Amino acid sequence: MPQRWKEGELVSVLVPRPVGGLLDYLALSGGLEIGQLVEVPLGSSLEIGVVWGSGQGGLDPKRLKTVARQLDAEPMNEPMRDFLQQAAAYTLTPLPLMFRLATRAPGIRDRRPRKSVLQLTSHQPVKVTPARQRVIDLFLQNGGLPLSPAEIKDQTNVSAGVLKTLTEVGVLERKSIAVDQTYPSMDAERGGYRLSVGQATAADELRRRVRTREFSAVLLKGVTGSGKTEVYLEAVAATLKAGRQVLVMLPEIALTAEFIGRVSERFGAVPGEWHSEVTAAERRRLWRAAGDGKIQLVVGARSSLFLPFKNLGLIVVDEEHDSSYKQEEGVLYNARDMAVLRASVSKALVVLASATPSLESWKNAQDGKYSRVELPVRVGSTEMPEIVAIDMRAAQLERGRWISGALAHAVRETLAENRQALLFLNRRGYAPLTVCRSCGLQLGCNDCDARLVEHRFAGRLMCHQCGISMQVPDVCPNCQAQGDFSAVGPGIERLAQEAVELFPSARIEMLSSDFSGSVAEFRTRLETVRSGGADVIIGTQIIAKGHNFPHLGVVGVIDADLGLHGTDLRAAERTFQLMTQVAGRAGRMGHGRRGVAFLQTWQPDHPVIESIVSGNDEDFWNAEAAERQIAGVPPYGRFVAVILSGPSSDELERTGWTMVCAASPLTEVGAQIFGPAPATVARVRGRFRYRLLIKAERRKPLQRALLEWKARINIPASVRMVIDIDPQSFM
DNA sequence: AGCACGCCGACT
DNA sequence: GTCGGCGTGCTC
Repeated sequence: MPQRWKEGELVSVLVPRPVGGLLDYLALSGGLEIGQLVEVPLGSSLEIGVVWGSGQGGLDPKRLKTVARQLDAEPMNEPMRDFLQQAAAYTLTPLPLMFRLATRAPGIRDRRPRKSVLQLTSHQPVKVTPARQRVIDLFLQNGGLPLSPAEIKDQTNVSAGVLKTLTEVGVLERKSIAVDQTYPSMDAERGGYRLSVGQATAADELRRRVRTREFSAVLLKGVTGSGKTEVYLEAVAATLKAGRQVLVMLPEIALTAEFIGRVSERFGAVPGEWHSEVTAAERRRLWRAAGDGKIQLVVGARSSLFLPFKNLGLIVVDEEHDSSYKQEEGVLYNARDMAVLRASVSKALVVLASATPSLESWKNAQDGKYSRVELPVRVGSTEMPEIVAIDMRAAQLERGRWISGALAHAVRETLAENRQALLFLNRRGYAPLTVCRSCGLQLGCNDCDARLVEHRFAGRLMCHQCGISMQVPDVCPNCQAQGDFSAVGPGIERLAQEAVELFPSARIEMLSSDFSGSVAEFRTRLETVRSGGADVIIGTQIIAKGHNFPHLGVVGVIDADLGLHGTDLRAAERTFQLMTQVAGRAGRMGHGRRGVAFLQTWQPDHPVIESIVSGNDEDFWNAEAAERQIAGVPPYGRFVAVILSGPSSDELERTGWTMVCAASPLTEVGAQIFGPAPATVARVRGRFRYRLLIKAERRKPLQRALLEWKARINIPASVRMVIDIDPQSFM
């Protein structure tokens, strides 16, 4: 295929609109090259586009339009084009929507901002006056670098006339330079951390792979505190030395601050940061710099995968098991899988790091698709915490109490030794359920199929599905009883209340995603808590995600069974991961004694609880893998969910059945179809949801069949359909 | 996805 | 008589 087109030749342009997609245009004067970002007339407006190849032809020549202009941006390179194409094919997303993700940065249609500056030439002036001399001296002092007219006038107190003359006689020349500040350069040669023998071996393995400049994937498995970060920072250093770019992905924005601090310390410069909280100006600058190859290291959320890196050599997916890597709205993709894809098209190394890998990655490592690099022990003198199950059947707690005597005792002991205690409960708010004592009504959201959660500190009821909140009603909406509501079950607010009673002299802090302040305020608060500004920390899963609490002696998991009784296929895996991560937060007690993690459970002999307590995680993965293999479910089979949503539940069900009837392409490749059935959360924001589940043994034939099926069905205008390849939840 | 065109209710 | 509601249909 040609890579360049002359004026008047037909090119096909990809635009970020779901209908249309590739459209033919005439090349403009000056020609076009493949990957060139352009602006094209589309309908009544101008739209961004990328030159994708030769025009297909076949359209009435009278209707052809000419490309409006080239954008002032680096052309999209081949790896990036391949990535978008393959990601679109994998997720069954129309390519234009994928392209849209890649152009979601502010100001990319604008010119790179520039400013006019003056620079000294080698010519000597005709006549040196004092004012002229001052100007020349300033340039010499400045090492001959360009200066803006305003700066010169400011520093030398000369008039604009002097500068004008100097420019006319050729002593100075006018230049235009980019306004955007360049990113500080990372010093890859700077001394790294002192690594343990195990870490050094792991780092060597990663460095070796970086140097091959070939694609490879590594599962970096290391227990909490084993120094995974130090190890992969060595791979980062090697990549920087090789002159290639690095992307480090983190699952949670709140983790970036701490990580950026570590990077700055290691490489002497602040890396680029990419996530929803970054300002528009900064995103614009970073997007450009990624494409120009002028930024070496980016730390970002999942959307950073769509940055136009010029020469990507390494992607790190930290906490790779984290469910927030799955994008659940709009284009549905798993950033962990897409990172592997992006690395493969870029001939780069991808490192998936976790203490508790996803079963998918664990299996890929077992199958030899990924290499496995392990860090089995903690660095320094800290051992892994002891993990103890507390049998709640024996604890005999009174109603409305959630902290067992054994746990309370351990917390007191920890406090006495000036260490911190962490109580973990994965439930925001005061109580998950509010019922009317007179008629038994459970307060629920009007627009969603969800219960209202009381947030007592805020004095409101909240729907955790749509976020709507309301005043606690005075009377029951069903039986009109006066204020006879009862809170059922614990949330962290209620737990905090109990903790205040049990540990009256302790400073108690709550950390959850309900925190009302800004991200920056949350960081400050977290930092205060981390450095010892609280004795008892009460938190939801936000604290399980990679935050380090150096003063932590004891961890108490209030309800270790919470995730177990779900019907979800990943319930066991999630519980195992979360419990192991939370337990791993425990550092050590006073006098160098091991830290302890307590799991309060009603089923201490449940295999998941047993494998967490025994600390033998391979047992868990082997058992879980065997079970899923027998059931033929992921990662040993493929699931695809089809979600239909719309205002009429009847119409959704009808549409669902029509789709089932047209499913012969799927059954021909051996896939099974379940449903249609109302989704677990059957109503969100007033819209009903139905789902179909497709189960197949292998992915490749299924993908083709899905496309054929999709082309065959007609969806009513009021029904929205999304296809979720590898859904996280299956109900 | 946008954006225009188009065909029916409450206002100057 | 018009302003504007959002239904459907097209975009090289």
